[in-house]
Amino acid sequence: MYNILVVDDDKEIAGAIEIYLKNQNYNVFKAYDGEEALEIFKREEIHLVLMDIMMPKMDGTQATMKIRENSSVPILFLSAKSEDVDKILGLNIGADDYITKPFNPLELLARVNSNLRRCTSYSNGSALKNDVIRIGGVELNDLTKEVTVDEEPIRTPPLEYKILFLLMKNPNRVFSIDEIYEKVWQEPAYNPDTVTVHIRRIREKIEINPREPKYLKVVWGIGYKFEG
Amino acid sequence: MYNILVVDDDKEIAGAIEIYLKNQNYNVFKAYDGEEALEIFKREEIHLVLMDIMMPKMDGTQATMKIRENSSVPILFLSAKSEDVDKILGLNIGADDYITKPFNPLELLARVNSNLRRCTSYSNGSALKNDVIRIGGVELNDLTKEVTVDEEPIRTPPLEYKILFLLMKNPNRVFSIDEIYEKVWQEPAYNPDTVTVHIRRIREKIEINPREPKYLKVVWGIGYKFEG
DNA sequence: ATAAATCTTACAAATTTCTTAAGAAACTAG
DNA sequence: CTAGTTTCTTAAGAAATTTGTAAGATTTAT
Repeated sequence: MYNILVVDDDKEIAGAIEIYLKNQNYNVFKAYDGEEALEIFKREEIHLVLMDIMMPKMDGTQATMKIRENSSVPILFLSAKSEDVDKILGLNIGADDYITKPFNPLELLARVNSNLRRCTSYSNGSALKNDVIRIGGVELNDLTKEVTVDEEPIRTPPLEYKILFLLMKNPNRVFSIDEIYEKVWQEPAYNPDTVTVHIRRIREKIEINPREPKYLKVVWGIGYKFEG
Repeated sequence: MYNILVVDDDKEIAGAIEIYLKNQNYNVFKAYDGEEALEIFKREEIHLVLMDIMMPKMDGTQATMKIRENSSVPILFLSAKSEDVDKILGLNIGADDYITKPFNPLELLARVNSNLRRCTSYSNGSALKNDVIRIGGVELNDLTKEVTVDEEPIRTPPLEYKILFLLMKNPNRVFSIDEIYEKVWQEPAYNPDTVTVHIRRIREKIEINPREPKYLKVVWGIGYKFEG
């Protein structure tokens, strides 16, 4: 979940942008001038800034320079003036992109996505949050296929991994044995014992006491669930 | 001095862009379709790509995807179609920016500058930081294609290098054998043994004990990853 | 108490990866 | 162009890991 800071003195526009972004599951913070923007920026962990140029108190270019003093967060400019001079000015003070008003919501979203992606997916090293599921002490990373229990890595063969992934991705939802078989083996359920044994093996690895599971619980007569 | 690859089947436009860029002291390579672009991209050290969407043979989106398989070079799209669908498509396949034709030369230059600056602002003169990957004692320099282990240079033939590059550029991410084959050989996976043997050879060079790899680890039933 | 469901264990089978080596192909230098 | 070197592919047996099965033990619901 990304946090986006929208800076615009026109509350109507800011509100509209907020709606578009929230629809796409972004978290939105709003500021109505540059000073307010800086305050929020200090306080919150902002992943991207949408910045209007014309504003009272401190305008967009000033605010951008301030932010740039100690952050390389992507900053996208918004402006009613569509002159190219502005564009170049904007891009040279450390802005990452530029959108002219009136803008098309789809284009706005596309540029936001693009700039966010650039700063995350190509930055090698840490996995994106989307690929990591953590429930209690159990953490599953779908990029590295690594599972840790209380920060200790455990070995998870393909089938065990797939079962764990299925259950952890839908915490608390109960899956019948047949359902697990079909989803993991990708063929009609055949031998329920197989699933049972795998469940046992997973428990051996993630539970302190496999006989009294804390995470991977049975729901009698129905199936299994990962409790979280 | 930056190398910019201009891909456009309209020679007039490509020529015009070339003039603008050369005026700004950029080095320009021109390609007239996607395939040609890929060839040049492989051969030369390209710092930024200006890519037309509509082209014969291989279009811009296809070429972009190919390039994205093993490079995060900035790619800016050019297009005569100003429909938003195109924009989003472009930005979601790994493009960094989008310019609609007819474009204003100044805007083009501004966007080129902006995208270059973002990716190279830490350049120290010789090798750009982006081109050097270091994980543990293993350092890979993509400019010189040199690899050192604990500061000792090792020999890395083309395929070994490409595999190592792929894995080191995405540390911890697991790649299946087929995936490695497709990305490195650029053709559908054929003989998995080939990959296996190359992995063995790389291990022989970078690992103290190839039988208990510290870096290049297997994830049973899934694939290989470079741990870092 | 009884039947049904789940758990546990151990071992055999299947799969995946490792290692080695030999010949083919590609490249380099003379 | 040729000889020599390096790199790549293929193959096959060995080693390691994972998966399936089955049988008996235990737990739960009625």
